[in-house]
Order: sequence, then C-alpha cells, then structure tokens
Amino acid sequence: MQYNHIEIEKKWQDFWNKNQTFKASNESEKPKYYVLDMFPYPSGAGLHVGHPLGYIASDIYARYKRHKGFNVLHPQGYDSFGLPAEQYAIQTGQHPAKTTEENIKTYRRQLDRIGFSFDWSREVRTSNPEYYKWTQWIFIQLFNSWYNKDSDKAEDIATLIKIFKKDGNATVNAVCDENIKSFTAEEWKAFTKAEQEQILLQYRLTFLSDTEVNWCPALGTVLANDEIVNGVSERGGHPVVRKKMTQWSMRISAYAQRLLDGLSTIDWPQPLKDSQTNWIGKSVGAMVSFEVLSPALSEGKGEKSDSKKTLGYMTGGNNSYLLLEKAKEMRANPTPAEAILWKHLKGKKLKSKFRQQHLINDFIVDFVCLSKKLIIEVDGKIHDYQLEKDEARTLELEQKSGFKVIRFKNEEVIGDIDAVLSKIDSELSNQAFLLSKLEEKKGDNNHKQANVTVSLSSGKGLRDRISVFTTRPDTIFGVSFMTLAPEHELVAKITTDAQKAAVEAYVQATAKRSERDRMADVKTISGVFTGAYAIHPFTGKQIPIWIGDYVLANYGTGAVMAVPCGDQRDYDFAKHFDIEIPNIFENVDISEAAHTDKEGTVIANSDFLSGLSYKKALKLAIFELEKMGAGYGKINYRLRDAVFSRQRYWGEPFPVYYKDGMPQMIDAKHLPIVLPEVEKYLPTEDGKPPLGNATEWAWDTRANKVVSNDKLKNKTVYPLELNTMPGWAGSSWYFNRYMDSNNEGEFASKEALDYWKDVDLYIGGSEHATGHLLYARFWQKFLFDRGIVPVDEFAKKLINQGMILGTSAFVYRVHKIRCFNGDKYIGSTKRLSYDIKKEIFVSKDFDNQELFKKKLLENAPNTSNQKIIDLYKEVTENIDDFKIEFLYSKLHVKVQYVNSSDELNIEELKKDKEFGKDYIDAEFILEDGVYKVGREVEKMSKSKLNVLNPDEVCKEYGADSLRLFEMFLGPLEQAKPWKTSGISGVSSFLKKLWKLYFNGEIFEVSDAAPTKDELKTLHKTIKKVEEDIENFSFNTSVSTFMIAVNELTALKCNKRAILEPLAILVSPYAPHIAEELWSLLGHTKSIATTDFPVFEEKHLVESSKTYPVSFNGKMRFTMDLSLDLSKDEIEKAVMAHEKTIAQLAGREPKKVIIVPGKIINIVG
RNA sequence: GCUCGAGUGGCGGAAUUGGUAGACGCGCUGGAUUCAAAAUCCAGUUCUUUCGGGAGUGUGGGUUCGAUUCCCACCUCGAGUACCA
Repeated sequence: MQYNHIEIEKKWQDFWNKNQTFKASNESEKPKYYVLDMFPYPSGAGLHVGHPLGYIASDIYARYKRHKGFNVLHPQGYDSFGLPAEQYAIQTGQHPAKTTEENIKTYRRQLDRIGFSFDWSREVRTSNPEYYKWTQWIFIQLFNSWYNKDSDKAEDIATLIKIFKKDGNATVNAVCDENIKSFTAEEWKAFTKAEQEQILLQYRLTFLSDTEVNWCPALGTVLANDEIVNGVSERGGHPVVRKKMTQWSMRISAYAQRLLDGLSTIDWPQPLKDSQTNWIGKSVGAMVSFEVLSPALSEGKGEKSDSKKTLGYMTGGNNSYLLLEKAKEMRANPTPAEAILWKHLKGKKLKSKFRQQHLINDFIVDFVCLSKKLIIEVDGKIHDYQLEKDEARTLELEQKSGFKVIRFKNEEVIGDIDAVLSKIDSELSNQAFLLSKLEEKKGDNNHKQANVTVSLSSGKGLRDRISVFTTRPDTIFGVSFMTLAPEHELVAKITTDAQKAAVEAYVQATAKRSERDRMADVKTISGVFTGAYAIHPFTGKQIPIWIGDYVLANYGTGAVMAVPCGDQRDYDFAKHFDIEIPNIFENVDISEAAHTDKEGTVIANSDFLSGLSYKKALKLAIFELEKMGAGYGKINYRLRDAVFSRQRYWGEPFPVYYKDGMPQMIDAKHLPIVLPEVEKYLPTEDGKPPLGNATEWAWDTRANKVVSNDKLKNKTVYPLELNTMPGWAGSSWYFNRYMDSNNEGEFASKEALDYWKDVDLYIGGSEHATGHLLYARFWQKFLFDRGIVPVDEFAKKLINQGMILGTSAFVYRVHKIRCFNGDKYIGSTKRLSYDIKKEIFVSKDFDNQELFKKKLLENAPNTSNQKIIDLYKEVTENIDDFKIEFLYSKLHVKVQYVNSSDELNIEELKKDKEFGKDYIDAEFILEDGVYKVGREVEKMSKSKLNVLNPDEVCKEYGADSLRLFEMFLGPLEQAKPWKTSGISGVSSFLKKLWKLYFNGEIFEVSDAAPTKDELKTLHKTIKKVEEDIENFSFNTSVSTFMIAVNELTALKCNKRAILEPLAILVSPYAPHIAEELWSLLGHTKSIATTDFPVFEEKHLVESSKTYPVSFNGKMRFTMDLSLDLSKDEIEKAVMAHEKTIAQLAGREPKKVIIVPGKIINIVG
C-alpha cells in the first residue's frame, strides 16, 4: 500500500476533531503541563511557512508530554483587535469584526491542516465581548488600586482613603504623581468629592494625565514607544510627533524593581532578559540640587527687601567673561569721586543695596541698585573703550533693560555729596513706584514687559534650584558646567537678557527638529550659554549653566551636572565650547578623552573625597550631600508609565464615563461595555477619536446601560470615554483565561487558576521582548498582588523561535547591451525596456562572452527590437572581434516557479495571474537549455515574492513532511533560510518509515523476537530523541529518526517489538502517519496518550570498541579492541600494530595516553 | 557607540563533561532500473596529493597528551538598543 499523505492526514484530523482528543481537563490525577504559543494576530494574508515554526515546536513538546503522562493544556486563540483590520475598515467601510472573522477562518483552516494538537474548546479572541469583558474588569481593578511602597504591593484604593481620613497623606509611601500637595486628615475631609477624586487619581495604578505622547497624524493615534521604530510608526512608517494629550496611563513604573527582580526567577532567553533590563533602565545614583545665582522672573518682583545676600546679581551678558575681569580691576582702582560715592552707597544708607562696577548685559556700570533698577554713572574718568557708546548705552540700558540711568560729574560728587545723595534717593522712590506699576501690568501676561526685566528683577528670598540626577556623585568636584535640556522649565527663567536671543533661537530650533533628526544626528555638538550660574554645593564655585540638546527633557530631571573629565559627552561639549575640564582622577590622562571607567579609579582634587576609590567616594558623597541637604541617594528608572489610550475604533472600550469631568468606573456587574457601531472609522471632524462618531454612546447611571447620546441632557446620563485600549491590553492576561476560558461569571475560577498556575513553556518571537512580555508581566504581578492569580510570573520557560527566511529568486532583465571592439566602446542599445515590447531576460550565469555573442547572433535576426538588429548588423558586418556587455536589473520572481535546481518554469510564470502579463512577450536567453535564476536569502515577505503558503506544502508533501522539515532546518532559536528543495529528504524518510511496516502492498509485522542490533537501534533512538526533546533540539532528533529508519531498513526489520515503539517515538513529530501505523498495528485508541517507550541501557552495552588511534592528537587509524582489556593490554596491542610501527618510524613514543572506551593517543 | 549572539564543505547544519570534525539532509557526479521520464535503489562527494600521505572548524596567540569546544587579542557578520546623565 502506498503512503498517501492526503488521505491519512485528512482522516486523522477529522478523528481528532470528532473525538476531542486534545481537550484538556481541569481535573486530573496527572501532573499538569501548560504549553502556549504567543497567539497570532489574524492578518488578511494568512499564514506563510515561517509562521508555524514555533507552533510545530510547541506541538511536538505538548504531544511528547502527553506520552510522558502529563495532563497537557495546549490552547490557541487570536489577538484579534488591531490596526490592520481598522485600516482596512477605513479604506473599504467593512466592519473590522467582519474582516477579522474571515481572517480567523483562514487561519483556523491553515492551522488545522498542519495537525496541531490544540484544545480548541478553549479558544479566545480578544475582540469578543465575552473576553474583553474581563479586560475591562482588570482595568477597573487597576483603577481601584494604588501601590503601597511599604508593603511593596498594589492594594485596594480603600486602604489609601482610610489612611487619608486618619492621617492625611504625610505618612503615605506610595508610587504616585510628582508634586503632590500634602494635606492633613481634616483637610482631606474638607475637600469636595471632586477634589478628593482628583487627588486619588494621582495615586491610582491607572490614571488620567496630560502626557506628552507620540502622536501619529497619519494613523490618527497615539503610539507607545515600542510601536515606534527609528522615529516613525512601526506599522506603515508614518512620521510621529510629540503632542500633549489627556490620556489613561498605567503606573508600570511602580513595578520597575519587581519586574527586574523577577527576571532572575524565570527561564527566559538571556537576550530577552537583557532587553527588558535595558528597557527598565535602572541606575543607582543621587539627586543633587544646585542653587541658581540668576534672579528669577516669576518671584520676588516688587519686593522691598533686597537685603538678602543671596541676590541674583549676575546680570552680565555675552561678553561677561572678559568684562568681569575688567570690572574687578576697576573696582580695585576707583577714581576719587567713585570712592566717595561708594562710601555713602555701600552701607545701605539709602535703604537700597548698590553694587559698584557691575556688569549689566555687555556694559559695566559704575553703580547700580538692582532692585530699583537705577544706574548711577559718574563721568570724568574716561572709559576709553566705551566712551563713544555712552549715548547708545544709555538708550540700551533704559529702553531695553528697563533701567533708569542718572549721571553725575566728578565735581558734583566731590563738591556736594549730600545733593547727589538726595537726588539718588528721590530717583529711587520714583523707580519703586514705576516698578510696582510695571508689576501690575505684568499680571496681564505682557510677555514683552516680562522679557525686559528678566535678568534684572530684584532679589527674593528663595533661589531657583536645578535638580540633577547623577550616577556618579563621586565626581561632583569635577563639575565645571551644567546643561539643561532646551525644554527645561527653568531655561526661560534664568536666561540673562543678553543671552535671551541666542537661547530662544536655540530652543526653537530644537523644538522644530523632529525626534528622528535629533536621534540621527548624534555627532553634532550644539548648545548655548544661558548667562546664568549655579553654585557648587561643596566648593561654592560658580558654574555656568548651558542648554544643549544632548540632554533629554524626559529623562531624569532634564538637567545634568556636567563632569567633562568623567563623561564623554560632557567632555566633547566642554572641548567644543572651550569650558574648563578639571581632572579629578589620580594618575589619569584626560587630554584626549574622558575617563569613564569606574573600577580601579581613585578620586583626586576633590576635598574630602580625594584618595578614595569610586565605590567609597560614591557613598561618602551621598552621605555628605544628605547631611547638608543638597541631595540624596536615588534610584532612577528609564521605564516610563505606559500610555493606555488609543484614538482608535477597533479596540476594547473603557468601562468609563465622565461626571463633571471626573472619570467614573462602571460597575463590574454591567460589563461588558460593548463597542458601539459607528458609520465611519475615522476620527470625527473636531478631532475626537472614532468613537465620537457613535450615536449610542452615553451611560445611563439609572438604567445602567449604554444609551443614545440624545439623552445626555438628562441628569443621570453621562458621556462615555471615547478612547479605546491599546493592542497589548487583551494580550496581557490571555494565558490566564485559557485556564477557564468559558467561565462567564469569573475571570477564571480559583480552582482552575490554582491547578494550572502558570505557563510551563511559552514559545514566540523575540519581537515581543519589551512590549507584550513586559506588560503581561506587569499585569500578572498586579493580579498577584490583588490575590487574583496564584503566581507573580506567568511563564516559567520561554523560547524565542528564530525567523524562517525566504530564498528569493531573481531574473535578470537586460536593459542595455553594450558592444566593444576590443576595448573600444562602439555603441549600445538604449534603454531596451522602453524601446521595445519584448523584454529580454538572461539566465543567471550567462556571462560567457562567446555564448553571449552566439546568442546575440542567433537571436538578433529573430527579435523585433530594431536597436538590437541595427547593432547586430553593425557588429557582424563591420567588426571582426567584438565584445558584448549586458547591463541588467534584478527582478524578484515568484519562488513557486523555480525548481530545486534553480531552474525557472517559464511557461508557468507566463500563466501567473498577477505577473504573467509582464513576461508573456518576453524573450528568455537560456543557458544549457534552461533559465537559471539568482537566489538570495531575505526576510520572507509578500513584496519579495518569496512567500510560501503552508497549504501548498501540505498538499504536495503532507503536513507531517512540513512539520519534520521545519524542525530539520536547524536549531529552533536560530534564523534559517527556507529552501523547498530540501523537503524531499524528509518526505522520502516518511516513505521509508512507512515501508518498514509493509511487505510490498501488504501491511506485515512479525511477532518474532527482535535481534540485538534491532534493539540497539531502537534504544539508541529512544535515548537520543528523549534528550533532544527535553533540550528543545528538534532538528537533531529528525536526523536520529532518519538514521534509525536507515538502519532498520538495512536490517530488514519488521518486528512489532521494534516498530510499535518507533511509531510512538515519531508521533510527536509526524502525528498523522504515526496514528495510521498505530491503528494498522491493531490499536483502536489514539496514539496520543500512549506511554513513551522506556530506554534500557542494557541494549547499548558493547563488548568491544573501535578505538581511534591518534598520534600527537591527530587520528591516524582505528582498531577494534575488547572493552575488557586493561590499559596495559591495550597499550601492548596498539604498540604491536603495524600502522603504529609505520607511524613511529623507529621513534620511541614519549607517552601513551589511554582512556579506556574512548581514545588512544601516542605522543612522540 | 553600547549590549548580546554567531563564524565549520557548494548549501541547511551535526559533533555529550575537551577525546575519530563534517553525522543527517539538500545539491552535485557516476551507475542500476525504464522505450523514456518521474519515482526508487547503489556508489562517490572538505581541500590537496607524487595516492604513502598532508592540511583543515573566521585570524593570531595560549592552556593541554589532545581544542570546533577552554582562555586572551583581533577581524567579519547578524540581532537588539541608543545622546539614559
């Protein structure tokens, strides 16, 4: 009987389906085993042969575990919400539910055809209301929870309210929004309901907030960081911009540390763990706070008191460096008149503080009262370099900077100091009045006025502070400047007048640059000095504050303390702008680059830190900072809270309505809130998400149901949330649902959750490393905290299957033929593809000059291409020795039309529905009678025409062949190219296997006792296959089967005692043929749960060994020796061997190494 | 740049704690069968060779009786990630 894969596979697929062979029970005596695949998004294109790779591996494992006596849960379903269906809906108007349904049908048909042992009775679809009901329910749980850092877990929000009522929020140690105002219990009780809600929202694990989001205008939605690749959307490649929107967010940052810690408890691939670790981005260091010297715009205006010594007196402009030196010099050498006036001004006799020889923008003024904006100039001494500018400078100072300038002559000061002082006094009070007027005006937000006074406002009690996060507080004495992100809120506040223009220009230029530009351009160093200075907390030194786009606004505090000697970016920046680079490392050369090593580095020039190692200095620096209140130790995470709103239609609706602008959860018992029908799937005209198109989308709090928007005027009807949930919502918990997927009353029953607990083996692609797999871990930990699930990691072991690559095929279209006479170019056809109707394709290796010519000569007379005919005439008639060069372009061609020898089936290609017409008139220049295509390994994709449908493979070779071949290609985790030609190997293996059980056309197995050799082959195979499956080394066990079948064929073995266990061994890999043989062997039940054959060592025991005999480690020959021999006996036998004597050629061996049962090595 | 992974015939790949490098399969070559083809079966297939042998797992060193395997340095390719302070 012939092996007929089509009949057999259909038969057994129907059998499994009818008998529910793989239905898992939630109650069993057997130990449980849960094997899961990352569920697919059902795309319209269906499966290609690359997709089932992981499914085949997990299916083999699941089937193996059933043979090994486990109760196996192996479910499958669909992640059926998603963008493609919605995009399709936008284009065609078809409801996404409809296209999704159709796509799922295709997927199911394709999956069934490969013979997977899925328990389809547990299928889930994230877009089913019965499923997303529970996604909504989890959202409510998150909303009703806060993260208590003291217990280090999520707790019910009620426990927080209890604390608020008792103690206010002072004692609460929670993960929450920044800048929360503190309140007492009394204050809490006095708050309105809305105020309380507002506060609670700052603590909830899912919360509304105005977030800077990645807005993709082309898709009309917000994207998560992991949905953006190189600054454009992952799907479609559309540009993405930053935008502020009110969004639901998930406080995943609360779990940063636990997500990190959990990684060490799970058996996941190291690269995947690494990328999660990287994504969470933990860094240990310190927050350091620097005082800013420049006065602040927003505070202290109009204050009378300027007595504090903490005045912002740094009012210099661009040339401050130069002028400051000059000013110092002039202060030290006053004219007599200046000296007299200073004596009267400095003691605050006029109740206002004056400064002498002070820098205002780019001018040095003699005396100034900053608080009253009064400048006093004493003429007479010639400021040679600025004399001619006096008029201009008065104008500048008065009009631009808002100062009043009064001048006295030397004689006035010396002659009548009292009159001078009285004049100054009256001007001071005038100024005070004017300034207070100005202050009132500024209430109208007059920006221009604000600018005028920006750097010149009076002092105030509190200075601005810049907080920075650093991982290297040990290098604090190496700080020589600070850099703020251009978007930093203090930038506008501290920038001096003179620097205003430059800073603003820079900030604007940065804002205009897209994220993409900024990322692509890492090398350009840019920045601007703000004119402001900060004070070093330890040395008190003034540190210039710069802005630069190498500092990111949304990381840390958006500011850095720059330590150029210890950080390469700071170093580059300092070099570029010629900023000081103090060296604070012992015996380290920093003339070429920063010294970034930590280990083994000793700190120097750093006061109390000098001489300490990195580790000690780090601790001491933090200790000292904490002592003086200038900083504290801190752990920072890169992980941001996850934005959870999408402006899309095809996703889970939120169970949320808005009452007085505050979000309200709908009671769980009214779930699911079903996605409403809309006419259009696009955003509304006023920019609301697609759900804004729904006419029935309001919540009636009395009837507890969704009602028409018309009823919104009713007091008890409120608008529903218009956003939907992101793609990862449904996939973050589906593995739990499979445990009890038909439960209508619960997320999953406690019994089911306690029985199945977690996924034992999870297989899927590595592209989910920082998306699905991080969010799912987050939700699992949350559900664990709230006592809903019994374990806090959902998957014990995870394997990333590698991609199957396609082997693209190319044809070479000639677009030009160039002719040479010797080396001399004599002409070419011009752009053939435009000139002629007939395209010309040359075979891949058709580069033989003689053949070229011959072909040209043969073909030219027949071609309709006039250019070729002309050229042909020219060269054949006039030139004896001509050379030809073909210029061609490479075109993808469907791999279906290429056979295993890379030969193109031109006839079939011409009949192709899609592309046939492009080739119908084409002329193919063959080599040796065939057209050979070029081949290249590329990612399997529709556009590269290298996609193979598993249906076609199943039809031609069978599902069992497909399964074996996918495994045989190479290690599961590795990327490997698909070459259909290779499948004949596994296909003929199956035929050989089949033949073992047959004598010609008749099924015939013998009950005779097996021979020693037969048993040896069987048990060798059992051992190897078992080891391989346990190690997920599926490719090698396919080889093992082949070896076994080859050996048994050679032994002409047809013994039941061998062939029965062999069928079981093969069954996880090739289940259809195994079932068929099993039933032919007389069994009436499925092979699926038959016990796996037991390996017996005794069948492998040998009496002799073929020893490899090596000389200096190189194997030269082998010899058979009994395993009973002692070392000495072996040595004697080896030394007596004629080849040994020949090898040694008379030399005496220095040493003979003998490892009994292994090797013999002769050294000498 | 950083992190991780990988380099073995014409190709996919195999090789246990360091112990016969190239299993198994594809492809190729020759042969058998056939009117012929497909299918099937048999033999060969790392390179080199004076047919004794010699060389050989990205390169160069090292450890060892013995290295594809362990260590060091470098080169190449792939994946992820990126001004992360």
